[in-house]
Amino acid sequence: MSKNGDDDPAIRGPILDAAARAFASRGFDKTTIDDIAKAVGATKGLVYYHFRSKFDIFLAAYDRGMHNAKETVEPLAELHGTGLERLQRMAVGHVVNLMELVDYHNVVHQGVRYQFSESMTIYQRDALADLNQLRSDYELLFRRVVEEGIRDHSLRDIDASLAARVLLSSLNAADNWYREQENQSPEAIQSLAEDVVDVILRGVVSR
Amino acid sequence: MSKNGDDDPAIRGPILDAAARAFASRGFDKTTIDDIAKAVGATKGLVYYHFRSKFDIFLAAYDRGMHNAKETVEPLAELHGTGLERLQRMAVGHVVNLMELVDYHNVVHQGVRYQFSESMTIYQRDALADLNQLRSDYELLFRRVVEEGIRDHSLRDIDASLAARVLLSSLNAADNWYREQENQSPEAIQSLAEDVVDVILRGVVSR
DNA sequence: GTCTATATATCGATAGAC
DNA sequence: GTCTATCGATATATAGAC
Repeated sequence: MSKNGDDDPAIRGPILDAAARAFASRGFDKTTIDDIAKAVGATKGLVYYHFRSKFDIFLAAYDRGMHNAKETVEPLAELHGTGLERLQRMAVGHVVNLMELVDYHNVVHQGVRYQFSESMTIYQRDALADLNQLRSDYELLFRRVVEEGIRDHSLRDIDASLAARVLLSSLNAADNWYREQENQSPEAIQSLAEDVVDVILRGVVSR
Repeated sequence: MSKNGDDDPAIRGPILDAAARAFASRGFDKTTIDDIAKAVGATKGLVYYHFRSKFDIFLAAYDRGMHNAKETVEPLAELHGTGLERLQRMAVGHVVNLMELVDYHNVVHQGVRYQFSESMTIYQRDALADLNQLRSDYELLFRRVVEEGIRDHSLRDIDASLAARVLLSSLNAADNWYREQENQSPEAIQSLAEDVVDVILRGVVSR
């Protein structure tokens, strides 16, 4: 995927950040390599020295967003407690992670919908397939915990597959309305995430 | 917006359907005019005779999706019953409408995120602004009913603005996982929509 | 009305200077 | 390593034949 596997992350990092931000706000297709280069105060040449192609940059951002979410949430699925308690921790972790890395999560979102095409190299096809698989496993994680919650009666007896699908897509919808605020403290993010998860898990109906 | 305001909808209709379908599956940027033309068994010439530009087709699809949703849901907001009862009817109506016109709703979704640019004509800018305004009003409709539901205690005492935002974006997320099935009966759609709304309004937590 | 050229612009990617 | 210059492919939009 990368042109220089042993390359300096000190330069690849900023390029990736700029690219993720541009992809998130303008979309992959409307983002030009010149946009990305300009955002890091350089020209095309720099970008193409560190990445093979525009799509490779996209894949690198998808990869970073996906692994970050996985590493945050996976441990939370294994902890103690009822299905509800674990689901709640996972959901909050997911939303916090999403808000901290909105741009990267937005790229993940685009990546899932990205269609395979003839113009992709074998390595790009494989990388995209691997990332989509990672993403599938991630969704499965939530469904398994939903099923356990139904079994231990901490969750209602509803269709687990439908519930998991609605749940995760509802959480992800946050990347459509959440916009990074300046000086947003980790505490503020945590608090907002908890409120969102509360609305989604408990619903809006009074009891 | 249209090249021929008094034009035959018998030909504009199929072009618009094909375009919405293509926009929804490949995205606006990756869709070419040739794709659209091919989908209706014709060539570019036909498309450009009936629409001024690719973006005008997009706006026409956005317009149709938006007005359709508005006409379906607006009356439901005015009916009798508690806030919850009305919100429920609105939500089901919205999701049914979304499932019946997934492609057009997907275009609406893209339209909201579409950025104004220099290359747009004045008419295009105005049309996009108007549609975005319509979309804002539509969201406001849901928030108003949520507020009424909180006042009459049919809904929990939560932050109305956050709840409305989470609610509507959760409903809309359906267009990411819902794929049209062949021979999907209106009854099946209605039933699926009710299940989705139930999960979102009542949550997954057992009581 | 619909089609077949074709003009024009944009952008991803590469080559080569420094 | 980073920049400038440029090639080549793609796709919007138009002009003109039928």
